[in-house]
Amino acid sequence: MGVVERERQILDGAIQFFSVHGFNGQLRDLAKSIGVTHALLYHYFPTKQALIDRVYAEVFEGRWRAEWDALLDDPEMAVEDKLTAFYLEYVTITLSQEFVRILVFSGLTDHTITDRFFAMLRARLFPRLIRETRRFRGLVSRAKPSEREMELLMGVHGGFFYISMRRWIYAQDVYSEGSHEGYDEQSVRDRVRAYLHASRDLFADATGNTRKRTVQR
Amino acid sequence: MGVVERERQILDGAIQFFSVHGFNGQLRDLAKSIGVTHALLYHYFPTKQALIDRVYAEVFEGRWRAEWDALLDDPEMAVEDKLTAFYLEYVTITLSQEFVRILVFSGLTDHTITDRFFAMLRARLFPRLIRETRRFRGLVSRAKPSEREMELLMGVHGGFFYISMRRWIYAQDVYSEGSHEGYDEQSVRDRVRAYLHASRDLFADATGNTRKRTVQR
DNA sequence: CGAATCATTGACCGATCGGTAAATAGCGTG
DNA sequence: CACGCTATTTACCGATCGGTCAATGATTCG
Repeated sequence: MGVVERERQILDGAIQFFSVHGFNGQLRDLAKSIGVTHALLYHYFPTKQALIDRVYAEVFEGRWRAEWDALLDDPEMAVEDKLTAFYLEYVTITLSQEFVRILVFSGLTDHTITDRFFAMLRARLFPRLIRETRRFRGLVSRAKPSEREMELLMGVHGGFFYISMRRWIYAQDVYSEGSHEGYDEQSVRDRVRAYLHASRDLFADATGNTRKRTVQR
Repeated sequence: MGVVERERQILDGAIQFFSVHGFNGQLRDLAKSIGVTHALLYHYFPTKQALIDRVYAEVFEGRWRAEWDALLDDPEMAVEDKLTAFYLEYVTITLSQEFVRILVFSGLTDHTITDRFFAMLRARLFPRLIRETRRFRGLVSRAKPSEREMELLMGVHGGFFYISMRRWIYAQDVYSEGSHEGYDEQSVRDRVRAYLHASRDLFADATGNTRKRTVQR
C-alpha cells in the first residue's frame, strides 16, 4: 500500500477509534481495528501524542464551512430563514459523531480543541448571530452585546448542541424525520422563532428603539 | 481514623478525583490526593470497579430534590415563576461540577449513569414540564406529547444543560452575578419566557383551543 | 533475475497499574 | 505493660501499554 494512503487510512481509523474509546485507548487496539500491528503506526507517526495531534487538527479543520459566512452575512435573506438554515447544517455537519465526542474528550482533559473551537465561535458565529438578532428587532448596532443578550443566545445555541449530546454522548434516540436527514427542520425553526421573538419582546425598549411588539406569524 | 470516616473520606476523594481525571485515573494518584497509599483503598473497597460503582451511586442519588416534585405540581404558582425557580435550582444543584463531569465520563464509555439519569428525567421532569407548558397555554390534556412539543422542550432544557457544559467541560467563564450565586435569575427567566411564549404561539391552534396570541409583559 | 529500498512484523524493553500479602504501626483494653 | 485487633504500609506479582529494533516480506528498477 502506498505510503500516503496508508497514512490516510491510519488517520481515519484513529479518528474513529479515539472518538469511541477516548485518547487513552490502546494503540494495539487501534492497529487491530485497522488490520495492522501497532508497530507499524510508529512508521508513520513518531509518538502516540503526534498521532493525537494530527487527529485533533484533522477533526478541527474544515469544521466551519466558508459558505456559512456568506449565508449569515446575506442582507436579503430573512433572519428567521437564515438562522434556521444555518443551524440545520450546523447540527448535522459540525456536530457530527466524531467531532462532538472528540471535542468532549478534549474538554474533559486538556482543552486544546475546545479552546480553539470556542474561540472560533466567538469570532465568527456569535457576533453574526447577535447582529442578525438585532436586525430582526429592527435595530442596527455594533455595540458590544450585553450579558443578557448573550445568555439568551447561548440558550438557543446550547439547545442545538444538546441535540448532539443526546445523540453521541447519551446515546438517546433523537427525533429526526426531516428532509435534512439529520434533524427535523420544523423543530429547528420552532426554536429559532422562539429565540427571535423573545429577543424582540425582551429588548425592544432597551435601546430607545421603541417598536410595537406584535406577534408575527 | 474511624472506619466509617475513612470510607467517607475515600469516597469523597474518589468523587473529586474521578470527576477530574476520569475513571481510568490511577488509584495510586487518588490515594496520594487523599494522603494514604493505594493499598489502603483495598481495605475499604474490594476492587476499583466496586469503588467506581459506589461513586456512581453516591453522585446519582439525591440528585433530584423531593421538593421539586411539589414545586412543579403546585397548582397556585404561575408557570413562568415555577419554571424559573426550578431551573435556577436545577442548574446550580443538579448540574454541579462533579455530577456533570462524571455524567459525561459515563456517557462516553458505559452508559450506566446517563441511562438512569435520563430515565429519571423522562419519568419525573419532562411530563411535568409538558403539563405545565400546556397549562400556560390554557390547556389541560394528558395526551402524549408530540415530537414537536418535546423538541421545543428539549431546546430550553438543553440550553440550561449547556451552561454546565461551558463551565465544567469547556472551562469557559459563565456569567453569574445573580442572587443565586450559580446563575443569573434574569437569564433563566428570559429563556423560560422565550420557551413558554413560543409554545403558546406555535401550538395555540393545534388542539382546537384557539386563543388570541397576545404578548404579555 | 538480483539488489536495493521500504513497508511490515515479531520480539522485546521498561514503566505503569490493578491487585495481593506479609510486615508494622497504632490503639484500646485487661 | 502486654496483648490483641485493625488500620496502614512496604514490597511484590502479572498484565498492560508506549516505544524500539532487528528481521522479514514485498516491490521496484537496472
